[in-house]
Amino acid sequence: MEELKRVNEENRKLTELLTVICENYNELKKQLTEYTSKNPASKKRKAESSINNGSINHGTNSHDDSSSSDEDSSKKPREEHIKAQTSRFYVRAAASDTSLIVKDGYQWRKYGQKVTRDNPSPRAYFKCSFAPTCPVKKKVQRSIDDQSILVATYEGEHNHLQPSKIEAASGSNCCVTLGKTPTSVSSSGATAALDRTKPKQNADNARNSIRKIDSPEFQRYFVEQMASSLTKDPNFTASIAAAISGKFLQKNPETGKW
DNA sequence: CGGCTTTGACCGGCGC
DNA sequence: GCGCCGGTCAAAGCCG
Repeated sequence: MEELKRVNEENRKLTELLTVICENYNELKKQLTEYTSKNPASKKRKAESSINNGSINHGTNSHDDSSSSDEDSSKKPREEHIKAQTSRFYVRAAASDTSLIVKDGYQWRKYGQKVTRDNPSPRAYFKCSFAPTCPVKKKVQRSIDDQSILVATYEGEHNHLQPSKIEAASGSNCCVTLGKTPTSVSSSGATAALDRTKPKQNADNARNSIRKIDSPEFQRYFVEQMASSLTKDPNFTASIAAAISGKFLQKNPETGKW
């Protein structure tokens, strides 16, 4: 029973996190649309470097705005970014752990490692072991600010089952996977996932938006997100359902909605 | 022996 | 055009 409570609480937190992420993503999408319509040709890349620095502990980042999913949007069709969606995880791991491995239930094959200019710690490149069937890639790099935090950037979506889903879910950390992003469980013996953010979001927005999640539009958007996650990856049904039910329990007494 | 990691080489994009 | 830089390739080595 206590376990149930704990899991419920965990689900609630994750759900909140997800709501923030979804909304910020939406917001940024809107901003990007406005921005690109006003400034069709003034896009530069960069900004990825600062992503790792800024606000890991807050879980959101004011620099994320121009990164990842929209970084090349002036050149590529938007669809590509939707297909190759990126998400960013912050995973706490022992500073002594040099493996740069983030166990998330999927099996990854390392194909490269680089030291980048902006961060002295090397960045590791992984492909899903199911490649080429599964196009998902991830990059893992230590935070420049906090060496105990690994920043894992996922690109794309898995189109197969999570091979070690059961083990991952039944482990001591028992992290619930939400949405289309993989479970963020840190590597051996480290603590559970700290946080995750969609790239590009304003820190203030993120903090404020947690209070705006009662808005009907957002709730609908949230449900849509949930639904799409369910349809895209049925394996997460249980997790999502739990999250939604947690949301229900949260919402009903407060707002009477849902 | 097969699969994975390591690591230097290579490639393409971008800025100057 | 050149150099820098991030990302990828692939040969060699490692390990179970």
